[in-house]
Amino acid sequence: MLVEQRRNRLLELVRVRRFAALPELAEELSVSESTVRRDLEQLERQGSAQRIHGGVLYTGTSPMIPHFEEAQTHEWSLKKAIAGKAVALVEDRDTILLDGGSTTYEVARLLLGRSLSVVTNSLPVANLFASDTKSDLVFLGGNVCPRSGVARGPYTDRMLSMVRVRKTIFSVAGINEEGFYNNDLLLVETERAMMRAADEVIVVADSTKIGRQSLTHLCPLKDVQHLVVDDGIDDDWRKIIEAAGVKLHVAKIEMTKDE
Amino acid sequence: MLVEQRRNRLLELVRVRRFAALPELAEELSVSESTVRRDLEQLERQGSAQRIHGGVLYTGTSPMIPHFEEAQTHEWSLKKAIAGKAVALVEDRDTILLDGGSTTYEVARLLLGRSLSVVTNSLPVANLFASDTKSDLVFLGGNVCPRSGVARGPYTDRMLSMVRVRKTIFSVAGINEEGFYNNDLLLVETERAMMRAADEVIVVADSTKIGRQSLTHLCPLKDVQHLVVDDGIDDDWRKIIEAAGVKLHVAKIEMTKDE
DNA sequence: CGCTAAATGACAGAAAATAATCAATAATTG
DNA sequence: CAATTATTGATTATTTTCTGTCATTTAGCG
Repeated sequence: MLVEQRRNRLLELVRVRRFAALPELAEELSVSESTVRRDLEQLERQGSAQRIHGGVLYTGTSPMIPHFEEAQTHEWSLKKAIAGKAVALVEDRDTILLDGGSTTYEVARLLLGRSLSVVTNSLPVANLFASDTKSDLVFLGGNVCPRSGVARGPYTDRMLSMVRVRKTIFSVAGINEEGFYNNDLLLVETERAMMRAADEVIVVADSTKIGRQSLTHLCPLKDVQHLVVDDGIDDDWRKIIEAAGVKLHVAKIEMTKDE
Repeated sequence: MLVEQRRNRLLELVRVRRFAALPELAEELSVSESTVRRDLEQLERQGSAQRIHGGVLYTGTSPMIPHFEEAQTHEWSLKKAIAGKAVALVEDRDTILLDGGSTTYEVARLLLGRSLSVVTNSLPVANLFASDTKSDLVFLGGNVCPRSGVARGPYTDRMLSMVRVRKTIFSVAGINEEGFYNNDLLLVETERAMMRAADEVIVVADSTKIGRQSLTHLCPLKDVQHLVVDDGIDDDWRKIIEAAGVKLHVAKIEMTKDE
């Protein structure tokens, strides 16, 4: 059997069952587990599946995530850890606003099943909450970016001026002494509106973003109340950020063994 | 927290996420992993969940596609035929507004890949177009109904007052001499706003809806320019509807083999 | 044909998850 | 109120799965 053919069949198998175990797949495709693993790695990079201990989960098309950038497996566990720390900042019955982005998506996943009022401009996030009976969902309309599935632009801003929330959670593309940065002009404008709509602003970002800047300046450090990062952040930056009045929440990552 | 309460919450968590990892659940319920395991054993015995290496899978009734249960196959081919007729009314580069509903969803599916500006308040429809690079997508924000995945309510109305489209396509729950009906109060209000935003209004409905009324009166017949139905409509109704100035488009249904 | 590069399968050590055990705590009952 | 039972969290031993490496096979190409 050809390689491509096998990969397609693998994806199909994973898609139909929502979960598949490794030995099962190896048997079915008549290849070794090693090969299945390698194939799955590809599927994971491509975003159609998520590997977990014991098998694979299908994550494809139903929530479209084909462009949550090349989520290196490593970065992914980073995001999960950060998300875990971030959800602790959310209380039951809160009204929260969630931005797009893969880290925010993880946060959203962990918030499922809690009693919340959720406002979002992200299609993938909205899909998560749409079937959750515990929470109310308000979608912020606007022009939907086909790449990220996020609504932004004047319509969104206008709608944001009509809502009030307790907490806004969003991710950024860069952080330095001057403040926070993002790489989409329209989105930055919308995120400013999001900040205005909230009592508290929570930024989630992995430590690789620190010290980097990006296309557009979003706001100075002091405008954000909470920043959740992984423990890759160094002490100098900690001081700078905390000196600006930002409350820092550091998520511990269990290191692999590259030290 | 009481035991029963925790168990319920656990099930709810597992249901709404399709997969949940053990540490994640333990953290969230503030109990040890041991306890979560024991609880999961119960859920497994009871049949609502399936434990796997690394976490749990929900196996109860599918929460994945809560939006319109795949209706009877018969009605479905009806909807497809109607949709086929309806898309003929849409020209390339049109700006169209699409409502929720299963028939409208079929229309949306057939419109994929064409150069259009699409405005919609339906999450399922938005998902279709979100990954379509050929068309622009504007999502109408608002309160999302968890049952249907449709945004409606004051936010939506407000946003609708800001857009103009060539054609609005929506479905209704009933049609009689007095006009059109739908069964959601908020939605009717939103649909009125949709009509105001459009040059032309196209209603799609199968013939079973004709002669029926429903909770709320939407508008008189004359406010709609096009009505697309299947050929189950009888001649009396054709006359009544056409007399009101509505252009009627009848989709021919090829009978399957139950005759 | 012979060479190179990719793909594959097998294996060993490392990591993760589970099951089983036990002490401590909370609830229940006579 | 004391005794019994159920529930819980920590710990350990065991099993399972994962990662990484290496030899072998297969496919592609000059």
